[in-house]
Amino acid sequence: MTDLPVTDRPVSHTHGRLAAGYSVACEAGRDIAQAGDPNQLYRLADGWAFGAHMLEDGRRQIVSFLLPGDLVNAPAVLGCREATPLYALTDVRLEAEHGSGPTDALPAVLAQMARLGEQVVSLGRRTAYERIAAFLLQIGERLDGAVGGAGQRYLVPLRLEHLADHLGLSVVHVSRTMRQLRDNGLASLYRGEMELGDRTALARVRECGGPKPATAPN
Amino acid sequence: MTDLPVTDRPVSHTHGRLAAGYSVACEAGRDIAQAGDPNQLYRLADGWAFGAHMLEDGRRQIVSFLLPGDLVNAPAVLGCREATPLYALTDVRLEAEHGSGPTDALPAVLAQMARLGEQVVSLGRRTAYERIAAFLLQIGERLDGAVGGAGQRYLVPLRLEHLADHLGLSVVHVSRTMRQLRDNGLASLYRGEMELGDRTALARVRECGGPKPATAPN
DNA sequence: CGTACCTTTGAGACCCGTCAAGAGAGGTGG
DNA sequence: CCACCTCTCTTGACGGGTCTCAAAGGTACG
Repeated sequence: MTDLPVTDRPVSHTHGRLAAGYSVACEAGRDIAQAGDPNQLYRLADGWAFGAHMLEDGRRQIVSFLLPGDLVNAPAVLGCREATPLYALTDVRLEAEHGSGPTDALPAVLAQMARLGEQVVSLGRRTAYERIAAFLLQIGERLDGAVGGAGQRYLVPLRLEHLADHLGLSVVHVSRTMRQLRDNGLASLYRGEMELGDRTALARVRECGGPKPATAPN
Repeated sequence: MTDLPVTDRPVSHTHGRLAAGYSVACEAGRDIAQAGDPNQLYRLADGWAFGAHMLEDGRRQIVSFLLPGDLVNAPAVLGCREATPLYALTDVRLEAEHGSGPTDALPAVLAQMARLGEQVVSLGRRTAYERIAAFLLQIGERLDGAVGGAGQRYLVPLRLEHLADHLGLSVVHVSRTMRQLRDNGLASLYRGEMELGDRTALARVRECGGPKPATAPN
C-alpha cells in the first residue's frame, strides 16, 4: 500500500507540452503540464487518475480520484499543493478546455470540494463498512452522471490497495470488509468490475451505519 | 460530543438580513443569511465558527473551522451542502464583502480546499498524536497570518470536544493525547488558551510521526 | 508450468472507543 | 463567604475495530 506499483505511473509530460486540443499521457513523469499553466483547464477525456499525498515514512493518502470527464487542474481539483502529485491509474488522455478562465472551473471546484467534505465525514466518523459503502456508491453515481441513468455493473480500475489508501484502511481490512458487503449482497469489486446492489440499502448504510455482522442482523 | 452544547449556537439570521456593511449574529438560528444570497460574500469580522455534518445516529464531524478574517460563504467555504450547517463557536460578527463576485472568492476557496486536503491526510493516515500536532500547528499559522509573525500563545475558543469532532477522535482520547503533547513540551490547550512549543518539532511530528510514548524515545 | 501479483484468511497486538468515576473551575443563591 | 450545581477535563479499566505479520489460494502471463 505504500510503494507505487508499476500501474500507478505518474502522468507524463514527456510526450510534449499539452497543446490546445489534446494530449496523451500514458505513463511516467508526473503531470507537470498543468502545473506549468495553472490558468489553463484540462479535461480527463479518457482514463482514471488520482492525487495522492505521501508522508515521509511511506504512508500514502489518496486524496481524490479523477474519472473520465472530470476537469483537471492541480490546484483547483485536488486538495492539493506541491506535495500532492497526480498519478495515472490507467492510460490517460487529457484535453485542454479552450477559452476557459478560472471562473469556468468554479462549478467543478465546488463539486470537488463537496466530495472532499464527504470524504472528511467518512474518514472521521464512519466505520470501514460504512466508508466502503459510501465510496462505492459515490463512484457509481459519478459514473452514472457521465452517462445518465443508474447502472449496476461498472468498469472500475481500482484495486483494494487504492480503496485502502483512499479510505484510511489497510488492504487486509478492506478485503475483509468487502467480503461482508458481498455476503450482504450490497456491492462487490473484483478485477476491475464493480457491481452495486440495492442503492437504497447502501445509502442507508452510509447514513445510519450498517450491520457489521455478516448477513444482516439475525 | 454528539449533542450541541449551549455555546455552539447556530449563527443567527434573526437579527435581520445582512445589510451591506455588517451584521451581528451571536446565537440561535443557523446562518440562513448566506444561503439566501450565495453570490454574496461575507467576512467573519469577529469570532469563530465551524461547519459540521451530522450523521443520523448523532455522530458529528466538524468539517472546518472559520477564524476571524476568513471569508464566509456556505457553498464555497465548507465542504458543504444542505447537510453541513454553520455554527457560531463564539459571538460572531459578519461583514459583507462589497462588490465582489464569485471570482473574488477563488483564492479563499482554494485555500479552504488545501486545508480540506490536509485534513483528509490527517484523518486517513495520521495517528491521534500526529493529527493533534498538525491541527494545533495549522491553527497557529492561520492566527499568525492574520497578524504576521509567529506567536506562542493564542486565544483559541475550542474545547476538547471540538478537537475530537474535527479530528475523528473521542474526547477522552484527545485528552490523553494532549497530555502527551504537553508532557513533551510541544503544545497545550487549556481553557481557551493555546500555547505552542517548538514549531519545528511539531512539524516533524506531523510529517514523520512522533514518539507516542511520553517524554520522547527513551 | 513457473513466476509475479493480487486477494483472502488466520492469529495476535495495538490504537482508540466506551463506560464510569473523580477532580477543578465558575456560577448562583442563601 | 460558602454550599451546591454544572460543565469540562482527567484518569482507569475494559472491549472492540483495525493493523501487522504471515502464509496460502487465484489468476494472468510468459
